[in-house]
Amino acid sequence: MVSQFTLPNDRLLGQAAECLRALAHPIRLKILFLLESNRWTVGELAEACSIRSHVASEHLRLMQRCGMLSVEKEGQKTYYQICESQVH
Amino acid sequence: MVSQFTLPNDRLLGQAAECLRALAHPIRLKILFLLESNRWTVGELAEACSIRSHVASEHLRLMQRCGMLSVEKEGQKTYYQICESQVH
DNA sequence: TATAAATATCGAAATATAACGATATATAAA
DNA sequence: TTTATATATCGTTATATTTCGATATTTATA
Repeated sequence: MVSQFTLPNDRLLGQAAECLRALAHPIRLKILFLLESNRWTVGELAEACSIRSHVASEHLRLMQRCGMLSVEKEGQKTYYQICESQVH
Repeated sequence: MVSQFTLPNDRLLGQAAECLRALAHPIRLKILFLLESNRWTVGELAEACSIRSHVASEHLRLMQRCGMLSVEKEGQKTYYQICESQVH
């Protein structure tokens, strides 16, 4: 056997690249590590990463858009967590 | 035990993000798949990806810079291959 | 109801990445 | 030597991403 892989088609390559882009940022990577065991609020993540919460909010939206994170709203707080079905 | 991971420090997060960025492009991802079993020349990769060879050359340089690929020059040809020690 | 807190969204500015044509370099062949 | 081939590099332009301040929205509290 020469290769174990079938070359993915362009659509698949594009999708895979998009997921990788969602991870390819030091803050987003840190967020992913922080979320490893618990859900966190936007504000908690922002503080842990030393960024403004609206910036955290945008990173989180990006990660959510590609199915990596899921959200739970409780009162004023928004909790983000790793989307088990997609990621783990 | 609460978490299996120690949170990587900022330097490590930056390095990891750089590697991910090097992969987070459909062409570069395709190049990685093509290189899975053989080394290829710049021209061969360019043709397989339908891009100009100087564009391929830039993608390859990027992937090489973060230690993902290694190079062998033979005459006019430059062969790129996955850097086993780093990637596999 | 007015005010505060938490988060999200907006358009603009700053920065990074990608692709381009032109050109340079290095090797091989005529 | 001249010419062709393969690859790399350069400066510019185009495009995408990130951050920012301002503002909006939603929920809780005074």
